Amino acid sequence: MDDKDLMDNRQIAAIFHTVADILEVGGDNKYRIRSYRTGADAIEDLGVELSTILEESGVPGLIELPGIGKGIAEKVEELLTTGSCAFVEELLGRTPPGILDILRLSGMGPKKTGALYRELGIDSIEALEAAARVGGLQTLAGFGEKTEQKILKAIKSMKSFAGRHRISIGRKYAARLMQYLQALPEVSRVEAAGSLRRWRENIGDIDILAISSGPESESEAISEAIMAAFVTYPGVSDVVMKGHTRSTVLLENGLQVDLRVLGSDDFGSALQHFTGSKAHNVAIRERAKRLGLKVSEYGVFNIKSGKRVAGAAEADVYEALGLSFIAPELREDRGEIEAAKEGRLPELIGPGDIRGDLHCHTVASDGAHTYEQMAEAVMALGYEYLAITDHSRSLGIAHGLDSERLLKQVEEIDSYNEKLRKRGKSFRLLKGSEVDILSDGSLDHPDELLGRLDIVVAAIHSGFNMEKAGMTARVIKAIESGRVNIIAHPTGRLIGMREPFAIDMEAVLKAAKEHGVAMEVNSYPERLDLNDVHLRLAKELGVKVAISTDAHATDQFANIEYGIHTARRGWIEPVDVINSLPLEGLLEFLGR
DNA sequence: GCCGTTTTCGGCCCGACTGTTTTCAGTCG
Repeated sequence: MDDKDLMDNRQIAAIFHTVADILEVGGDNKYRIRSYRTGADAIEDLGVELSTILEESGVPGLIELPGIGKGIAEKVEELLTTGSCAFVEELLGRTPPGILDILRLSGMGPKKTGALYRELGIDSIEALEAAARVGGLQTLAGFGEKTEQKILKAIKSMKSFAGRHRISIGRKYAARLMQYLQALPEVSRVEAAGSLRRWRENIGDIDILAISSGPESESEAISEAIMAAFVTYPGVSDVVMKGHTRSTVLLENGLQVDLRVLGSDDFGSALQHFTGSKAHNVAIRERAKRLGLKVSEYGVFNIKSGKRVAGAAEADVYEALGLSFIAPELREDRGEIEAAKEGRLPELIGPGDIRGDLHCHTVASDGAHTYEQMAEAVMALGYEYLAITDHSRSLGIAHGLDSERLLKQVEEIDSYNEKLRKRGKSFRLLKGSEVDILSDGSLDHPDELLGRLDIVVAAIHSGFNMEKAGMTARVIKAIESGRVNIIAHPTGRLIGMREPFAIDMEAVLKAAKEHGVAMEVNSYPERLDLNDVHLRLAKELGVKVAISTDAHATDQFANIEYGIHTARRGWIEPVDVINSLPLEGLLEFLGR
């Protein structure tokens, strides 16, 4: 069977999400719906293609996956072998697609969406808007004037703002708002929670937790004061809802912000609850229930006695459930609870473990600063080394270096290092290149020149539209060249702007393992490439990774935090990361 | 539809807020 004709995991997951949506509007069993959603999420989080698993281990192999049982496994098999699935086709056949658009409107759930369709025949956003404009929805039970206005507002909001935001945008807006809240006398502490704290690559909204100060007896008045300040924050364009402990606003750029206010006694359980993910919390609470406990944002309680057994500190919540502390980046229900139970959680990589950066650019190609300036910037960060890796000749748009210019740079860096040495500095600038992998898999610099460098980073910057098998072979050829140390931004994606190119990541990772080549985590917030799922697979296969910034200016070295937290989401430990090695160890890995 | 240190059958997280409701259903996170 030809690989390129098979559905990939993302397509299959999307189908099961749609199945869940349709069943929900149809009023199906909510646990059956949940199973489809859980299964779809599990498939999205899978590093290995379902087609590979099916080929190697058949349907029983699929059933072994968490969240996948007999029902979903058989549908996956049908989708992969025939390209469609009778059950799915039947559901799609009796559901106008516009209904699913209505379901996605803020404030619209399956019940209301279903009622609109069954009672009024409304099956598209356009029909809904037209009916709401003339008061045509109020004939339905449960639909009043306010509901109608809310629907019109949701449609307007959907039209102007689409989807999720990159995490860097979220962090910027969150920082300002948190500063504003922290300055309030009623607030003793502010924390970012939700997907921001878990460092997801994009976020749906900003979740902020504020701990109120002052006596318990006045907590309600204090909360109200905080909420009043929150909804009048200068950047707020709309108040979605406002209560004592929870309020939601929209900022002018469409970003939604949820604020929760609690007392300091509840801090740990509140932070745990609002950090999520939802799937993690559901799994945590199911475990608690089996242990005779109940977990909410107000603490961990013994169900029988009603006594509170934990809640002030986040670690206590996990401890009460017999679990070691789970880092926020791991809380996605991807096996972290099981690992915490068995004491085999990873010792995650952290900012203090990074000793150098292995990918950056200077004015020689498309950077903004000289190699001296770049070196000084990372010395200020306490790094021990930095690799200068300007582009190669073929990347004309970035003023890529030909052999002659690279050779000249090599000599300059040699003398720069010599100067440092004489000044008694142990810092070392590494001579490198970000060499293009050309369409045929060959490298854009001659072999002997690459051999003179300390480090070779190879990347694809052209021909993104190759089919999967060709692209995979192209990258593997570079890995097998014996000249390459790191594959940079291995899927080429730009989050929200350019899809990753088609590539068999498992095959690439296996080749990287075999040839001692590391895979990059590119720290640009728009890239984060490899992503968390691929990194987890890399770790399982024993592939080393390099967490690099690809900095084009001195201030971009700070982006390393995005790479580090993405690596943490991929369960990466210091031992997996080549730029956590001291210089000697790194040079040994590089074969120099 | 999935799952198992209470279970292969009988469960499946927990609470806040809103609107249209006289006591709660629907939605959200």
